[in-house]
Amino acid sequence: MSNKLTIQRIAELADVSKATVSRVLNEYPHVRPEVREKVQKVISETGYQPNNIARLLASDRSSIIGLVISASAQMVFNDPYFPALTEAISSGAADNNLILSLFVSYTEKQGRDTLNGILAAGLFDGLIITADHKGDAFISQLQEAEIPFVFIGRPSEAEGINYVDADNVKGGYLAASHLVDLGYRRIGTIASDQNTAGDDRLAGYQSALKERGIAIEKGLLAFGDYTLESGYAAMKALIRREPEAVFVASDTMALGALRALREAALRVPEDIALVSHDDLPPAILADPPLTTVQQQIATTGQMAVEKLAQIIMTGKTCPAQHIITPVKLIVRASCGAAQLN
Amino acid sequence: MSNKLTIQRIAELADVSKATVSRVLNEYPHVRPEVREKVQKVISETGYQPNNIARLLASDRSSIIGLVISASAQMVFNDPYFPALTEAISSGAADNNLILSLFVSYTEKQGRDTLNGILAAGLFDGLIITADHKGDAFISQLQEAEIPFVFIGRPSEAEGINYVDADNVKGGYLAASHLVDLGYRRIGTIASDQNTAGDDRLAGYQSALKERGIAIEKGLLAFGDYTLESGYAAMKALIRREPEAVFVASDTMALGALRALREAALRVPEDIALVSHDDLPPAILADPPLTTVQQQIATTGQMAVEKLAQIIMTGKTCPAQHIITPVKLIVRASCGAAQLN
DNA sequence: ATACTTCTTGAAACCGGTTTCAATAGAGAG
DNA sequence: CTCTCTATTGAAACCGGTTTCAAGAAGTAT
Repeated sequence: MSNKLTIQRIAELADVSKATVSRVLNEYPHVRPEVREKVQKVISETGYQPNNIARLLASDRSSIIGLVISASAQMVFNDPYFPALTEAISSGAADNNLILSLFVSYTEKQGRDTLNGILAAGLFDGLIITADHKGDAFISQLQEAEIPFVFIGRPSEAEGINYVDADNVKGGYLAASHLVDLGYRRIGTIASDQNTAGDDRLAGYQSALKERGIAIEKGLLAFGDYTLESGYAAMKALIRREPEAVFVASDTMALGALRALREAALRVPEDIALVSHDDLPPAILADPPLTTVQQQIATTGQMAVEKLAQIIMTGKTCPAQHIITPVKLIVRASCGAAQLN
Repeated sequence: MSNKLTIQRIAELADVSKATVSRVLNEYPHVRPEVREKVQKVISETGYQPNNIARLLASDRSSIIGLVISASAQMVFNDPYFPALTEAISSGAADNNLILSLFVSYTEKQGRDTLNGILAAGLFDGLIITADHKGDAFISQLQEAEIPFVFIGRPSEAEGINYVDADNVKGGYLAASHLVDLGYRRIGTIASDQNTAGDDRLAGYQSALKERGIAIEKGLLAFGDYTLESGYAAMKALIRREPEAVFVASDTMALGALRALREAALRVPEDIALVSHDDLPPAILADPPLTTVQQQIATTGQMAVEKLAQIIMTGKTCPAQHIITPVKLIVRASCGAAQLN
């Protein structure tokens, strides 16, 4: 109890120098096997754990990464997306022996301030950035600080930036194609221009319709901001144009849309078919269960951590990489596929 | 760019010693006002930020706290409780100039391992612990490590332990009393014995019934584990005993209960009234919107951080404190109050 | 046997702060 | 005017590691 375990103490016990103990700890070569063993024996007998702080000060490496979430309180609270992502990153960090610190900010300005603080602290080996907006405001700051970072969700200026993102274009494409295949022609969408995910899903939807020779009607396009309320409002607006089917760019907005349809006494899928995006837990619990495009949030989080770990290890010499995680259509009741069989 | 800003550099620029700069930085007394000002001027002109790591090594303080969440994947993913709490703690940490690190583990054993790693790292000034189980397994470990810690949710062995918890007994009491007041007599409950919150809510429910002279029927008591599925199963079992009303110990289980009732073609509140607990976002979105006991998760999180910050600052000399946050009944449609007016 | 490498190892410098301790200066007391 | 006491300050030790550098040992080629 009295004698704190330091590298010095271990060195004395093993009858070698601090330097040698350090070499053993860090698995450096040029230590005779028998010496290495002797030191390791002392270490395991004493249960010695090197002091991370001292190690960090000397080596300029903390093994701590930061996760910066910049999104409206609405999103952080009410949408399972960020919780699921956070959880995935947390587990990815643990797998990579990294400590994860969490920063949540509700506005872009607040996010920049947070980032300033983080960068000034100089504590972090790298950062994972995710936002419900396009996130570009952060990039110059990050680049100046020369800190390794990975975005989750493509920022709109993605040149030379590492990011991990779902294949959103394909997501929109799959959803719209599915509706076309089911025979619907007046296919609307509730999109979002808040972030590139929304842009991409919309683009995918449009390309699917074009490919099938279906004209794109301006009136069948409405926008939301990923909140349930915005989905509700957007669907209310769309109802007047009498679409046969709607692709909603997120499950949460789809829940809002369902509410609007219920109020209008329209049945899903009999009167209007719905396909949404994300496949978060509420999708399967909705009434009717939502046909939706599944994105692999857990994979996305894991890959972001791994990419970041890699950049940290190798130094940022490697060229920026864009990692796209696959999506897949999950057919449930809301699209009417069951009826048509 | 070339000359890194260190305390040494600032000392040179201000023509004082490192020690004096350090005193200014830490707001120690015994620095002449004009010297203090001179140093501060240099600091603000250069934008100098002290290196946290070095500071930590020297002062044995990191300003980093850890949040340890030990709960089933089910809970972490599907229940908004932990996300809301995490978010509150994150913001509380920011307010107190603390950096928050996040650790999620899914089983009690995993939680202990995580804790071991955390304690070995010696990086953290304090910990906040929360679990969907009783959490006692962690306590001896924490006490041995002599690290400041605060529980969120009372552990069952709470002697001498700092914790913050909602007034769960009162929550159960309010819910049951409300149902009694509305004229119901066969009042069931879906409780949980997974953690003390469940125990307390059940106790509150029972005391309310006793107080009103209503016999407690064993058959009207079912248990769940806070998941939607368990609420569904529990309600299926209860239906056979034909309760007039049910107090469900969490919103998420209430959603499952609603599903069971819908399948059984029982209307809420006409055939069975429901009151739940927590007032998380899904409560108001449910159909019908849930009458529920609101607990102040944000306050709970904030207070936990503040208490922890206080322990860290003062040293753990102060006696353990039990902080109970208030709860309040939110009346919506599921209890049938509207009908009876 | 000698000179030249290569492998091991320890001493000491270093990372960038905080804190102790002693020295100095200035204020107040006698 | 001298003596004490206190406020202010800087020098140096320290926190616990990593890393550089030089030296000694061992191995190899000539």
